[in-house]
Amino acid sequence: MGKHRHDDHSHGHTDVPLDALKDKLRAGSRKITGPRQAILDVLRRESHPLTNREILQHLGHEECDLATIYRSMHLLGALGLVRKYDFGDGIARFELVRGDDETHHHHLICTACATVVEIDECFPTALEQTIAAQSGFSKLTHKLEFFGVCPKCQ
Amino acid sequence: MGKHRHDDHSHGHTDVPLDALKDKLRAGSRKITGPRQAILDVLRRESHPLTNREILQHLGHEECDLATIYRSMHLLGALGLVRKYDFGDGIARFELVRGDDETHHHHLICTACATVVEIDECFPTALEQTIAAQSGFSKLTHKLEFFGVCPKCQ
DNA sequence: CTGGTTGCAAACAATTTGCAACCCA
DNA sequence: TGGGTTGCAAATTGTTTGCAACCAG
Repeated sequence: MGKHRHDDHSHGHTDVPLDALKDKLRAGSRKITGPRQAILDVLRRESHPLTNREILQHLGHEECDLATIYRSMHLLGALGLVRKYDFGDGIARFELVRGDDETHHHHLICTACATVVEIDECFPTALEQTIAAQSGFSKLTHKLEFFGVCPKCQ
Repeated sequence: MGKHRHDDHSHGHTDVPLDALKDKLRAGSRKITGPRQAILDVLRRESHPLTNREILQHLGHEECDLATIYRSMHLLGALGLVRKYDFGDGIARFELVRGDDETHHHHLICTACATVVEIDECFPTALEQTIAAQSGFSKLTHKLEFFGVCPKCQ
């Protein structure tokens, strides 16, 4: 609806998601709707995890309903287009999965001003395998976030 | 109230908390009340993080109100007697801090049956310092939990 | 046309809070 | 006695869901 959108096929750089969306959605006989594209657009512009409410604010209440955002995030998450994060405040945050697959990374959040910094240091997968071996568990995953006080807030 | 309680001073083993509680509470001019001791007792018996609601069930609704448990957990957490965990389901869980200080550990949760296994493998503190150095952040902390499918559920 | 989607409002669930009665120190 | 505490109920807030109107394919 009344909002500019990347209908051009001139993919700037890491903008795979739009097409990935179409493919994956089609695979599940789901539809490519306005709200879904709008949400992806918001996520594509932001580099840090967003709250559902934040996504709503970026869109404007007229463009999409909060319930729709919740439902969309479930879907996008299941399709692997979006990843859910937990910053310890009990509010779900979502970030676009840029690379095709394992763009696995973590965040460093300032406990004072909530600034978020991306952490490239990936958690030692070796250790994860050790744990798997010792416990007998399979399909190991982990959630890891760092907290601290950023330079400005110290 | 009509419920047995450890009024005896025969500390079995790792039962520092009871005294630690008294000391720390006194330090803040707080009171050692029945509900607080009862909650600590429950936590002392359990080896895994408990939900506030689970704590309530262990106590019985007559012994302590849910709101009191929430308030107590805030207090106990601030005093460092209890540690809060996040298993990804948006429900806070609390575990007694056994050792005096850094009993820092993590958990491995089965995504099928919710079984919890304690993980001794502590996260490399060295890496945390590297992150601190690179980011300029101070007072680094981290939250880390593992997920997988336990042997029985595979 | 038609089944997946959306908006809106009601339903839920975890957590918080106001306030009068209550109790540890 | 008195200020910290508790119980109870109401209020908040994040998230889910029922349902009729809608729209992409």
